[in-house]
Amino acid sequence: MQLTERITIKTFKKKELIHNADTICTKSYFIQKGLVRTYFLKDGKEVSEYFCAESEWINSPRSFTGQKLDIYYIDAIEDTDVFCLHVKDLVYLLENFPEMERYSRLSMGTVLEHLMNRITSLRFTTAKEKYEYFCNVYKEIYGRIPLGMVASYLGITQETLSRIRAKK
Amino acid sequence: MQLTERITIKTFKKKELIHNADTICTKSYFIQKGLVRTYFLKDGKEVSEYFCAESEWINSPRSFTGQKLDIYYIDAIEDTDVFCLHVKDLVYLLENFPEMERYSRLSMGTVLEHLMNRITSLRFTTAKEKYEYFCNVYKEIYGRIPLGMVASYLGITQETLSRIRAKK
DNA sequence: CAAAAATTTTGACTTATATCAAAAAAACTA
DNA sequence: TAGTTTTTTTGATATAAGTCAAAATTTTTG
Repeated sequence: MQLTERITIKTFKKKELIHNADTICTKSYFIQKGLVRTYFLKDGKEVSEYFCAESEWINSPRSFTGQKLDIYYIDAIEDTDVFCLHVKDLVYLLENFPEMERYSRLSMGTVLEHLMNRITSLRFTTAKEKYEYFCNVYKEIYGRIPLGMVASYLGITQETLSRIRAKK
Repeated sequence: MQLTERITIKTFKKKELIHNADTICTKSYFIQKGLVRTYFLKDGKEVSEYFCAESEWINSPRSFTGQKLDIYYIDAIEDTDVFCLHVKDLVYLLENFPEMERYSRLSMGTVLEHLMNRITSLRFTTAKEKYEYFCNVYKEIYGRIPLGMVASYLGITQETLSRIRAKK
């Protein structure tokens, strides 16, 4: 199997949906250029869950892994070019290349560590510290993300975030 | 290799340390009877990170996986009996039984899901809702955990938690 | 079982952040 | 580039939760 043959290229315009929560996520996207986020709806409002930029993989984790529906949408914050890998092809890789299984397990470890840090940040920090933590983790891209999206990611209001930023 | 030969049994008294943060975590513990928690120190105070009861595995995740130091201690909340699996023996299993690699990857998926839910809970809920979420997730054991530990797990103060509980 | 230690509750007060509303600024678009 | 839409900032007020202190209760231990 030629991996490159299985990979397709797509482009999305700013604000365009890459994945819709009313479908099962069958593809994982490698961002070649641009910026995307996952979000879900809470009380009719969009809550940002995660941001990804160049050279990162993104999908709707539980939907992609379990091939079931989940709440997350993925959209483009900027015009974005991606490579798409279909879940079937990933499964093929996992089944035929043992080192893929290991790679997959290890990269989950990285994600796990990221989530643990985020939990600590959410539990014990003020809004200001949350913002600083965010700038640190997403330092390459935080200037490219609209304020309201950052606020909902951090679980604080847009107004509070605006005030924090004003004091710098 | 006989797995049972590699497993040792240990017992810990209430409040006894199972794992000390100043050592590398070389064992994973399967709780046969009892209740344990991981915690770390913040400003000299213990902050509970995680609770585990009967039939669950516990270790200091980053320390065990990466064989490096990490901040977490593990202690017994009640008198506890455990089975110990040494990291060497786990590595042996992972290397010799491909299905172990898969099992490991899949159970990480479960942990990941748990962490995602916890993040959502931390971001958007009041102290009361956090407590209710906790009672739900830990319904088997929440009565056995001292209030102060629950509060630090939730990232709220003991006084607030006490007041919430009073209103029931 | 009594004394000591640890844990939980209650009270008074403070503070960080949310909420609601409107103005200002920036980004699109016809 | 003027007008419209979206995003960000600012202001006034409300509220959930924190802090500090002490009392009450529960658990442990000699």
